[in-house]
Amino acid sequence: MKIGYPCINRSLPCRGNRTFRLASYSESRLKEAVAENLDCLRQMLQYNVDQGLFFFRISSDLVPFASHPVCQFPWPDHFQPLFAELGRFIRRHGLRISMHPDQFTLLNATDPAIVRRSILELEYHARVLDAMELNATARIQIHVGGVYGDKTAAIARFAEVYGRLPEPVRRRLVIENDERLFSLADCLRVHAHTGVPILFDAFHHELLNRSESLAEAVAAAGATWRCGDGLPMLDWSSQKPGARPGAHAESIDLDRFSRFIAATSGHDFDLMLEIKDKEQSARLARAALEDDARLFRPTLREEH
DNA sequence: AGGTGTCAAGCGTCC
DNA sequence: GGACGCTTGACACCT
Repeated sequence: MKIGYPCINRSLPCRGNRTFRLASYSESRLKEAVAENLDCLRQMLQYNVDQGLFFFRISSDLVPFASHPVCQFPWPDHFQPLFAELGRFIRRHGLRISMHPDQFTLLNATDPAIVRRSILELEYHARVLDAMELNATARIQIHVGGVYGDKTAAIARFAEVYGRLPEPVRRRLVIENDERLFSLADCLRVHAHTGVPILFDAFHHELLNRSESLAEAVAAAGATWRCGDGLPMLDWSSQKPGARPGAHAESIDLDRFSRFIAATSGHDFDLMLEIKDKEQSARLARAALEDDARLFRPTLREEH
């Protein structure tokens, strides 16, 4: 199991998601932002290796406006040496990488223009991972999309679009259960039509489910991943106390985390912690896992 | 320099 | 029919 956090590291002085307003787009502005973002990405990856955090989600802001018509700059060529270097670093240290386009990416939209833009956005994400020369274990996760009043039709539209996705996108795409519209059970229907692997979000599942136990759910989602896809990916978070249901906690609740680990024992996966303080909670989780390992396998204690 | 309104994209919910 | 949350930061303009 590799542990990770998404996109931003608050312990480092750099920022890996620098962007700017569309109105102030220029080629030099873009080059400047991407160079800075790639440099910071390198620092974050180094930090992660140093801290034993081997799973990381790369920010979609890495290349601002990459899929927008305003961007005609051949950024994959221009930055190829830097992408290749990052890729070598990732492979050398066995890091697992994901990306997560935001809520505007809707493959099952009823408006063809939205679908077209969504595919362009996914192609951008695939191009980043391809430029790093990462294999198909590096994944792009999205939600199934909107329901538009008819979930069966919405799933059929998703499957139809999935079938005609460019290969560089399809080989990396995974779907994630959300907390309002498409439950794990719904994602399994999508999987039955398409074969797309399911990234299980344990927190969303708490808010929208069919009473499957955690172990059942993890097993069902895990079974949708094939050889070559890498270990199943999981997202985990916990509820911010007193806040709107679904709000992510500020920092990790280690009791809850230990119960989650215990409930899913026997299943292996790479775990993304979606908690606001990012790398701090990821480090605590990693330490807790090591404590658990010592507890359950006392021989390890003598080695340390 | 500091304060603040606003930012590419869309869904569903609530009023 | 319009504001809001999603995720929450930070750009960019104003004073």
